[in-house]
This record gives sequence, structure tokens and C-alpha cells, in this order.
Amino acid sequence: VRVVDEEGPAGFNMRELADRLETSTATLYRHVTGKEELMVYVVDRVLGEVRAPEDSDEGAPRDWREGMRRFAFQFRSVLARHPSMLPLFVVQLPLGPNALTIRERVVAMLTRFGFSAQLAARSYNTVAQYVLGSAITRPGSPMPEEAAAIGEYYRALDREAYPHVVAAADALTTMRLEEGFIAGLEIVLDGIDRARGCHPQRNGSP
Amino acid sequence: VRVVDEEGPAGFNMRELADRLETSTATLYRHVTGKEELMVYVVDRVLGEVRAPEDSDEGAPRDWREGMRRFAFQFRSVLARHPSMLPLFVVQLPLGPNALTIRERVVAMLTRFGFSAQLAARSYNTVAQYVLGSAITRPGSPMPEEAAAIGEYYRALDREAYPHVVAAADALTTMRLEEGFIAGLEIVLDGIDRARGCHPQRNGSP
DNA sequence: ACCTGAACACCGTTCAAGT
DNA sequence: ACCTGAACACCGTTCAAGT
Repeated sequence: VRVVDEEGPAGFNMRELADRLETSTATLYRHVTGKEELMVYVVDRVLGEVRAPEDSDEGAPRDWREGMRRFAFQFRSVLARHPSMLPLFVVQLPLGPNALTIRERVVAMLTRFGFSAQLAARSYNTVAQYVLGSAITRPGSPMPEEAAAIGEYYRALDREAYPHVVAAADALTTMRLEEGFIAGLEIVLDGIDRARGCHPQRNGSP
Repeated sequence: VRVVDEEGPAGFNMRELADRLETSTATLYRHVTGKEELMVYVVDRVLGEVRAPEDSDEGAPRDWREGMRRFAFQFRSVLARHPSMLPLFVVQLPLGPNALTIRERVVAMLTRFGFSAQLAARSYNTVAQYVLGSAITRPGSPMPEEAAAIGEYYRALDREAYPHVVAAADALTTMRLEEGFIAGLEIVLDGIDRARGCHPQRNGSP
């Protein structure tokens, strides 16, 4: 995890890991089948940092929206702590024990608040996808450029060819990432709420 | 583009490209600075396949929702035609001429329907991010496993450790991808509509 | 002025040879 | 039974030598 954090999945290499662990590369292959399997473990190890909605200091969530909000922020902060890991989430679907535990906890929470198994599973996918998507699209994470640099790039474009892009350049730069994330998340939660309304559940929140 | 489609960004190598073009690798470096720059061109070339909302056979969209729906489906189908390209979208923020043209057209369309520059830019980002996110999370694209195989994996899990995940396994397998995509997209559009209501615009759709 | 075979550097993986 | 130096295969990139 440390090596991938520092140098990214591409920069990581078996020789360096062997050196850091003070063994040879051949010995590594006695524990894992190869680099690919190792990356699966790295992803699951990092997902172990995501705490379940119930484990918060504030105790159990009062409604499903609060529970989902906690999960989303937990997942988001883990991705923010390990920005180099993002490409790994695109190549592999996390199915390790920690990934499953998170899924289990969140789906259980939703079920407790009256969600059907289908809607709970679907809601989990949607929110997880939203958090991952927003982490990926966020400029500056795996990309070298900063958000400001991108705004500058847009502004420097040909006004004739891309008038609207240039006009909106400031809007993009000014936009606060955190603010945009929260707004988008609430939109997604609204959507889940609406889906909940269509298929009546046992109970729910106001 | 053809080589990346066939073998993915990782499988692609300069030697094979040189062979296919019947030159040497050294000659390739007279046209591009390296593999990285080449991948930027590959992404923009593929984005050239996205048609603007106005270029549809049905003529100009009647409202912004229809325009956004067209863009979303266009982008989605391009990503579906080139599944191997997905990892490239995580590593680079597309800023080539085709990427900018799409952005310009969609933002212009939204502006025509009364969106402010800020909301138009933000809406474009949100929808593009949603489409990309759903393409990435879709099992089977860059991952070797099939959706059914993943359902099977979930079902085979320990019922004691992950009861809710196992219970929802069928729901996940049964879930139609296209259906889920459309439902999620409408949720996002609802969210944009709500944001539109908060900051009054010049005009809009019913 | 343009092209290229061959080399360099680096990395995933394996294996024959050690202890 | 376990470990490892050295090698093999592959790939991005460069350069001296060709035409």
C-alpha cells in the first residue's frame, strides 16, 4: 500500500518491493501469483479503512439518508487519502473481504430502514458509483494539472471556436469541489427516495 | 485506436504499432513524444464519434432534458464501442479538440434553453461524470468476469458472514443494465432541474 | 533531411543452483 | 523445504550509422 501510494500502480515494481522487504523478487512469487493479485490485496486493504455507518462516533444513523451520507463521505475520504489507487478501481471490481463487509453493512442498514433487497443493492451500487465517479473526474487527483491550471487552459482557448466553454471557464474554476460533491450526492439520494416511493416499503424516514 | 481497442492500453506497444505501420519504433518518435501523447490522441479521436445533440436525425432537441439525454446516450454508446479505452479516461482529463467541441455544443444547447454559464458547465460535468462512472462500474467491460459470474460469486459467499449481500445477489444479476442506466440518468436530470429552479433562468421547458 | 537496426534501461516472471 | 542471483522475455526510448 505504501509503495503504491507513493508511486502509483504504474510506478510500483516488484524489484523495489523486494528491496524494501529485504528479500528477492523470486521470494515474492512464493506468496502471490504476481503483481495483479498483489494489487487486488492492496485495494482490499485500503477499503478496510472505510468505516460502516454504525461505527461513527455519533452512534447509529437516524435515517437511511444519514447512513448513506456517512458511507459516501467515508468512501470519498478513503479515495482522497489514496489518490494513486484510483486507476486500480477501474481495472478491478473490488470483491475482497473488506469490500464485501462494507457492502454487507450498508445493505443491512438500508434493509433495517425498510428497503427491499433489490432496492438496497441497487442503491448501494448507485452511491458507490457516484463517489468513485466524482473522485475520478476530480481534476488534480491522478492528473498532474491543478484545477486552476485547467481553468486557465479553458480561458486561453479560441473564443471563436469555443465561446461557451470560455464563458464558463470561471464558473468551473470557482466551483468548490466539496460543495459540488454534496449537491450531487443529495440529488442521488433524492432519486433513491423517489424509487422508494414507487415500491412501497415497510417503514422509512420522514 | 484499432490496436488499443483490440489489446487495451496495457497491451498496446510501440513495436507492434511500428510493425502495423510498416516502420520502425524510432520513426514513431519523430511524430509523437511517446506512448503517453499517443494515448491522448487516441482518446480525442474516439471522442470524435460523439455526435452533438443537434446532429441527431430527429433534428434539434425540444427541451434541455432531451438534449442531455441524447448527449448521455451518445457518450455511453461510444464508451460501449471502445470498452478498452475506459482506463485512459481515468488517467487523463480529455482536453483535445473533439472533447472541447462536445463540451461547447452541449453547453451552448443548455445556454439556449436558458441555463446560466455556471449551471450549464456544472450540468455538463455531472452528466459526463455519471455516464463515465456507470461505464466503469459496469461489470464485464474491462474486467474479465461476466455479470452472471459475479452474481454466482455473491451467491457462493458465506451466508453467515454476508447475509444481506447473498440475499441481494439475485437482485443484482436480474437488474438490467440499460434500465438502471436510464433510471439513474433521469435522477440526475431531476437534480439539475431542481438546481435550475433555485436560480431562476430566462426560460425553460415545461 | 529522413529513416532504422541495434542497443540501453527497466520490469514481470522463472529457474537452476545454492543453503 | 526454502531462498536467491541470474537469466529470459518484453517494452519504452534513444542513438549512431545508414540512405
